[in-house]
Amino acid sequence: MVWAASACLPGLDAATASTLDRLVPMAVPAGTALFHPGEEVTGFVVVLSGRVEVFLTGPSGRDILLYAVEPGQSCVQSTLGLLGDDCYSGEAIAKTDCRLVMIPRALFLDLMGRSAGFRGFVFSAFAQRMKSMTQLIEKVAFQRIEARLAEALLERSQDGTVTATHAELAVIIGSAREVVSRRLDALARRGMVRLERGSVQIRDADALRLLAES
Amino acid sequence: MVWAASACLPGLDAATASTLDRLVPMAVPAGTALFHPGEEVTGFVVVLSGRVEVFLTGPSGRDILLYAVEPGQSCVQSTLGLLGDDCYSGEAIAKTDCRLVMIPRALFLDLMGRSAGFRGFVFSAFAQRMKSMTQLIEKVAFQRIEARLAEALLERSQDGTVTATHAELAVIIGSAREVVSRRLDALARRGMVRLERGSVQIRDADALRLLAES
DNA sequence: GCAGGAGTGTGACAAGGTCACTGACGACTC
DNA sequence: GAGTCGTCAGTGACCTTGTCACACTCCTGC
Repeated sequence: MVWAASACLPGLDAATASTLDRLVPMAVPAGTALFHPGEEVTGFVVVLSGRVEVFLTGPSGRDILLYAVEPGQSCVQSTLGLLGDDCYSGEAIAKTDCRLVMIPRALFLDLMGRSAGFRGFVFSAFAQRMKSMTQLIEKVAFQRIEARLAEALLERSQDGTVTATHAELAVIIGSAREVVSRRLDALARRGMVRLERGSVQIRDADALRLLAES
Repeated sequence: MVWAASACLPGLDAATASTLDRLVPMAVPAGTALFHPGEEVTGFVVVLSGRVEVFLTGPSGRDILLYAVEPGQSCVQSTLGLLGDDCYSGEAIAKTDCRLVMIPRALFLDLMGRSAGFRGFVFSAFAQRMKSMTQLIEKVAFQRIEARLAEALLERSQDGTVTATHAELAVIIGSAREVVSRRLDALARRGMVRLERGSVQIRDADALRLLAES
């Protein structure tokens, strides 16, 4: 499937849209690391299709999922380098095959000056990330593991099944694999889920929802 | 002391600067709560003097310091409401007497379209916050309390003294008062600090620096 | 002097993170 | 088919951190 860049950014004026459509999207296979910590970034990146996940890695090697970038969203962190003097501190990995456009720095600044629609897009991208990061801080600082796990399971389930290893779930909620194993075991004992190698079947979504909120 | 708004925002063109200087700053006494969770925000707020601290409160009543806003910086969170449809999720409190300007929504959007300098200011404000929030996530998720405490002490010390109660330090590092008391006690036993009611004397800054990095 | 509040100390316990190790499953080679 | 290797999951021991309950010590204002 081929996306025009502008198709992902509704509300753009025609001139801006056609400028963006002249950019050549990149195809990126699943598993590719897009940025590494400390790397310099040279443009504003928009995801056209696929899913990019951005992780933070602790000194102990433990990871936590900072946020996911879906079609029409920007990998905002990559933009920080364009604006401040900061460098990238997360690691971005293509979770699925992706198509991206990179808007070079000069064009980005130019569009920011010329197009109110483009500004709106960039701003709401910032606002969205800011909000989700604030929520992440809230979760990590205050929520119990059980609640975060239940939430992650509900969020990632498709037809009642979550396809992920315990280690992957641990990264998503920012915990350790062993802890996830034990919690899942406890949930299974209470009949809320059924465990299989590499996946989790959800048996009682309502109970999980209750847990996620507490 | 009276600040012109534009004096805090270097690099502005003359027209923008004079527009901003026409805004009337607000004086806010120490201790005032500027925003509450869920409140709607109507403008872009810039701190001219003083210090505003933004907290997140957990369901258990525990607080954590999200970030501090110092002169020339913006309370970016307050802007999210202007851009997305989100409402405010933190609580902002004037730590000292403050002077603020609030740039109304319409003027803000107008300036964003007209002034590259203003855009630069807004963007670097975003970038700065984004970076500091990323670092906060890293700390909360991965760092030991001891390291966070050491860092907080070094950061807040003036002439080798930190004027803060254990409860205040706990909020700064996002932990519980009792934990801070015990850690401080351990540091005191090792000769790195000396404890007094309401303050901490730093005795061995180098050792603390070592702890903060580990 | 003493009542009350703020700041601090402490013990007991629960939750979560770390380490070391085991077993179970699947794919691949020989 | 047996052996090998890597990924995934389970488990016990132990440490750190968070929570709860309560006692103690200053300081301040009557």
